[in-house]
Amino acid sequence: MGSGKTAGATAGRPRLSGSVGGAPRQEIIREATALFIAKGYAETTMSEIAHAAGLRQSSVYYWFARKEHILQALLEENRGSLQMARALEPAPEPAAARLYAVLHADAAQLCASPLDFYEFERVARSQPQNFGAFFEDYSELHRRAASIIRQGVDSGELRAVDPEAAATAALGLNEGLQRHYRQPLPGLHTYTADDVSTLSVDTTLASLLRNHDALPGVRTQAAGLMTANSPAES
Amino acid sequence: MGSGKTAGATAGRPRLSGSVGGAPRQEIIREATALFIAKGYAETTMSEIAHAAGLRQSSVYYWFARKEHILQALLEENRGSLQMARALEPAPEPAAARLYAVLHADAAQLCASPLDFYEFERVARSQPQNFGAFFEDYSELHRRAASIIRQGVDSGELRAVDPEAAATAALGLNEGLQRHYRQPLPGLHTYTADDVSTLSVDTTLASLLRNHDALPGVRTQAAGLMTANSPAES
DNA sequence: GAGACTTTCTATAGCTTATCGAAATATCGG
DNA sequence: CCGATATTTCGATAAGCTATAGAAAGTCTC
Repeated sequence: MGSGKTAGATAGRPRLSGSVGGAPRQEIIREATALFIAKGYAETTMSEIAHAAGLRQSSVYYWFARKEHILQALLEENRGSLQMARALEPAPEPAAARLYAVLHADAAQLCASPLDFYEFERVARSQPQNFGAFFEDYSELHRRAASIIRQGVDSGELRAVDPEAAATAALGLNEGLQRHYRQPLPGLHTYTADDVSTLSVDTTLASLLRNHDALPGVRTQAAGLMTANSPAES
Repeated sequence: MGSGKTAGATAGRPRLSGSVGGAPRQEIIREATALFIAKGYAETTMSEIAHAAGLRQSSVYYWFARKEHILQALLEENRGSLQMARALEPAPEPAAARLYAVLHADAAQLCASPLDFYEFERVARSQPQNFGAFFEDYSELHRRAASIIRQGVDSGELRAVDPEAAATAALGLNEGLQRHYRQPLPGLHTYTADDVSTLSVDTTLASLLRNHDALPGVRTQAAGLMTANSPAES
C-alpha cells in the first residue's frame, strides 16, 4: 500500500506520460478536487482523475483503493468548521451574536466547500465506516448550536423554542440554501456565497429573536466575534 | 414505441415469468416507485425494476427508453403541489395565513414524495429537456410564494423583507428539512413528516411576521384554508 | 392462413469501478 | 558492480451498469 510514504520522489516504474510530480497522493487530491468542483463527484470518473494527474486509470488505485477514499481525504483536509462553534459555545458574549457567528461560518463553509453538502452526505451514508468523522462533526455542531440557543432562551434573548428543533432548522436552512448558491435553479435570482449565508442566518435569527429590532445589533456584534475567532489567524 | 397503448392485454411474445399484468407501464411505475422509496433512484437498477415487474431487464426499455423516463412519469403522477398556491395567491384572506398554508402543503408533499427532492433535482438537471415541467413548477411556486409575501409586506403583516429572497429561504428550508425527515442523521432526533413541515413553516413565519404573537392565530387561520383548498375534495 | 403489429426475449456494445499480476525503476547488502 | 527487495506504474480483465439491435413468439386483420 502507498499509504505509508507520501513524498516518494523517484522510485517505481516511470509513468508513460512522463510527468514526475513529487507527491502523487496530493496531486491526485488536487486534480480530483478541481474535477469535483467542475462536474460533481458522481459525474467524475477515475479515468478523468487519473488522466489529470498524469496516470493510467488503474494506477490511481495504488494510492486510493476506492473512489470514496479520495473524497474522504478531501474531507479531512477541509476540517475547521467546528472551530467557531467550539470557541463560542462557552463564550460570555450574548447568545444571539454567538449563534449568528457560528451559523454564518457554517453557511460560508458549505458554500466554499468543493463539494455539495448533499453529495458528501450521500457518499458518507454509503460508507459509514469510513465517514464516521463526518457524522461526528455534524452531531457536535448541532449539539453546540442547540446549546447556544438554549442559553439564549434562558437569558430571554430568544423566544421559548425547543433548542434541538431550532438547531435542526437552522442547519437545515444553511444546507438548503447552499444548494441554491451552488446550483441556481433556472429562472431564479442567483446569489453570492455571502448573500446566501447572510440570508440564511438573518432568517434564522429573525425567527428566534424575541425582538426583531435587535437583529442589526446582533449582526454587528457577530462581525466582531467572527473576525476574532476566524481560523485565518492561526 | 409503447407510448401509444397503455392497456394492451394479451398481445406480443409471452413473458418467461408467466405474469400477465394488464398494464405493463403502470406496473413498472408502481414497482419502480416502491424500489425508489426503499433504495433511492440511483441505487435502483433497471434489472431490479424489471424483475419486480416480471420482465427481463431489456424489456423495460420497450416501455421506457431511458431510466429517467420512469422518474418523469412518476413526477407527472404526483403533481398538485401548486394547486394550493394557485388557489391562495389571489385569495382575500390575510397573507400570513395563506403563506403558511402554501408552505405547509409544499413541505408535506416533499416529505410524502417517493423520492428525495434533491435526487429528483439531480436527475432533472441532467436531462433538462425532459424535465422542463419540474423547473417550471418550481419557478411558479416560487413566484406565487414571493407574491404572497409581497402582499403581506404591503399590508404590514410581515416585516419589510425582500420577497424574492424570503421565498427562496422559505422553500430552501422546506427542502433542507425534508432531507432530515427522509434521511435522519445518526444521533439526531427523528421527526415525523408533520413535525418537520410544522417546524419549517413555523420557523419561516416567525422570521417574517412583524409580531411573533400572531403566529398561533395564523396557524389556526391556515388550518381552515388548508382543509378548504385541499386536493382531497376533487 | 398470410402478413402486419405488438411485446418480449437474447446477445452484445460501451461505460463504469475495482482487482491481479507483470513490468520497470530505485535502493540496499554484500 | 550485482543480485535481492521494495516501490510505483502499467496492461489486461472481471463484474456490474445503461442502452441498443435484431430475432422470436405471440395476437389481430382480412
